Amino acid sequence: MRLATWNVNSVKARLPRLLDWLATTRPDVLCLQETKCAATAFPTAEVGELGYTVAAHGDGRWNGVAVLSRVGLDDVTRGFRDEPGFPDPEARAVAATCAGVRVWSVYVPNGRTPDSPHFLYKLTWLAALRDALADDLARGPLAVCGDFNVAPTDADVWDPALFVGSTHVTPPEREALAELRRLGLTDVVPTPMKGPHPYTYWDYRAGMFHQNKGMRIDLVYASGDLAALVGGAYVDREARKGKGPSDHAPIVVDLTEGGTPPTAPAAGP
DNA sequence: ATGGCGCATCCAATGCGA
Repeated sequence: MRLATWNVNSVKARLPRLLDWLATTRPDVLCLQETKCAATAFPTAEVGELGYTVAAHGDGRWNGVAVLSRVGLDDVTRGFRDEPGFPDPEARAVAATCAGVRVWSVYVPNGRTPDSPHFLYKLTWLAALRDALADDLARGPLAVCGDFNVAPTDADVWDPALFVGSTHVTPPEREALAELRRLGLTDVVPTPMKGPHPYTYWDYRAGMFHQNKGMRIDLVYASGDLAALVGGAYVDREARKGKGPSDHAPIVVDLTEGGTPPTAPAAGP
């Protein structure tokens, strides 16, 4: 199975690039974040022509997540039990079972600044997500994919000194990720296609991408049984190039079938 | 080459992103 995740920063604005990418990369399952459209406005027919069915969760202007699959899409859930809101729950999580794998697409709240109420919302949301995942993990192989808005380590930001006092790098945020890993989830770290750091996000401004000043904030957390099947994973930074990209690049994870360990790990397209 | 914010919205000034 080829599993991927991508914060597209508006699925409508990104539709031509999304369709090209789907046709080229052919993931079996794709998690999307920041679709920025209502579920009813999702371009279901367009991706359907490429063989994908859609589970979309959207509330309009902001947020919005989806799971696209061409290997089945069962038991779709939007949001989760006791999901916090700001103040009302937002469209930040959708899950579906695809070919026996429980797949979550999540868009973790940004947090804005550490002294903002939105920061507490972020931590509360992550804690509630952990509880919801604990229930799902008992049922079989699971992958949580998405924009976590947390850089797990200092190596995951281009200049740690500049991030002191900012969100995405604070101990409480990193502890919230550690709590997810303590459930038995493994951080599937992708191979960068260039440079030593598997960054997944580069700000649009000031030439950050071409200077490779990025952050690794999009993550794939896989249950142990699933993580053992990972044959390769990479950041598709090609998708960040050119005219009209998202500010995030997709992560692509290849899983071997049938429970046999990978023999020749390979990264890249 | 990888190129210097972009997206959505009561349409234009603002909220949001990290």
